[in-house]
Amino acid sequence: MTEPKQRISRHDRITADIRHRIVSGDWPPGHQLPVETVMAQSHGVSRMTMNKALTRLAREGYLIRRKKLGTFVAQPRAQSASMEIADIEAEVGQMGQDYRFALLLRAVRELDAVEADDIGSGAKAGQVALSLRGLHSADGQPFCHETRLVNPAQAPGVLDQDFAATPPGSWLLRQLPWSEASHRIRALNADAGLARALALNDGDACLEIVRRTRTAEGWVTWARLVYPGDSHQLVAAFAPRDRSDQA
Amino acid sequence: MTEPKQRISRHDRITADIRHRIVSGDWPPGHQLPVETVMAQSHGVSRMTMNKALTRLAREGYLIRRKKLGTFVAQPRAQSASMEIADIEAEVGQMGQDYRFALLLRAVRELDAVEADDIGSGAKAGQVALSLRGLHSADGQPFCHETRLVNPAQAPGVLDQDFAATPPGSWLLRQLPWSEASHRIRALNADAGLARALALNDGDACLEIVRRTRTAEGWVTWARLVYPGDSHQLVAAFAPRDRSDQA
DNA sequence: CAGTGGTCTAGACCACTAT
DNA sequence: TAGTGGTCTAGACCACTGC
Repeated sequence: MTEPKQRISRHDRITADIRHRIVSGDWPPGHQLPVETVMAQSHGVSRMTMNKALTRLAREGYLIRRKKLGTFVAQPRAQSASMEIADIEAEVGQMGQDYRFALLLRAVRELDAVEADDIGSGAKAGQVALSLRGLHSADGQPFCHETRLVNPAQAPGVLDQDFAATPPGSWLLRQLPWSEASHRIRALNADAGLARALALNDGDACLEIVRRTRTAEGWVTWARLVYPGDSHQLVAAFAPRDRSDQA
Repeated sequence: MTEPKQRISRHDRITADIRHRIVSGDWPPGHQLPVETVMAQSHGVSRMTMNKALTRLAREGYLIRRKKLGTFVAQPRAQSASMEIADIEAEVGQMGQDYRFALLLRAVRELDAVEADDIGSGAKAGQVALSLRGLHSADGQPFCHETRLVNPAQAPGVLDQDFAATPPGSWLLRQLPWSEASHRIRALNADAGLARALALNDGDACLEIVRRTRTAEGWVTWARLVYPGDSHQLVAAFAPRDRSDQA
């Protein structure tokens, strides 16, 4: 193929160059880089352009920059991974399977103390919440059992929403402004109820994900998602620390 | 306290301002921002400084910038999380518990086809590898059962290393240059061997993490870590897409 | 004190793309 | 074609920090 155009910027090129030298082991941890001005000259760019590359690599964790001392290759950190915990509907669709959601329970009730404590982020016992329970299925097979609590104060319109077929997770994802979430992942043995819901045998291993979503104003939703352990797995890749590579 | 100095840069200040307007819902998804030049003026900075803030927010995922169209608040994406899968020794130490590692098996042997296939990254059947098996314990209780394969070609000195008490994960983390890893997480029922190793009952749910580590040169190590499901959990926070907030 | 990174500017040209 | 973001520069001053 004929080389089209050089559509990558100089600082991108330089960033990739340096990153490659680091991950290839050419520049081991602790290696000191030349000063900015020198590197700028040797790459034939202005100092600002070189600074852009170096600043970015420092932000990504590859470099440590200290005034007066210089720029060094960082020590590899503990294993870090980023994980996309996708919307379940999208997840099933991605596998090319037929997705369905069935609502098992819907109630508007007050939180008890245990729930409020687990939710955190300002949730209080006695606070009114929407309580949902439902089953996600893929090609007719149970795929995920969901237990969810939603804070109506943070999700306007949620009480009017019919979740008979629309999974609340998908709806909330569309409605919510930017929010924060934390996840807790563990394994558990299916109890009788769970086994029945997921068409498993008593005691079969399941993967449980508890997700707490909040905004600056308080808690939005608490969700417990339980997957059959043998049919589901999370995949995490090594930290792509920002989204620049996906351009 | 007396306001010391304004030690935060203008672009940091502007970045935080805009990010706050987004996460607070003040600027909802889809909201269009003024053009760069106007925002620069209204914030009293040069266009480059404003550009630095906007570019960063775009890289972090908060903004979508399209030529000719303008800059918009992004739609919240699928739940994304970053997870620190720490070194087990550090993990146990962090809980204030006493850590110990016991080597159960050590062998230098050839990979079979199934193993090579699972490892990927250029691993081939018949290739010589170091095979290890060991048990991590916290305060005398089994904490994690580890099965590991190491590529001696990628880990110089690994064959001379005595792993009787030093966990191979910790050693490798110190020895390796920058590397990539992928993780697979699932739940499984303990079989007889696993139950014995972890002091569990047959069928108890366990959390399995399979980690493949590689460099540009090829595979480095393959590790299967199995935790008792009720005693261990992974915690993931909402994606801090880069390290800028940790400054 | 001196060396290094951190920041900022004013102006310029380019690339992309909706119209 | 016109408007927008993307990039780049040369030079400048500042802040921090080890000597």
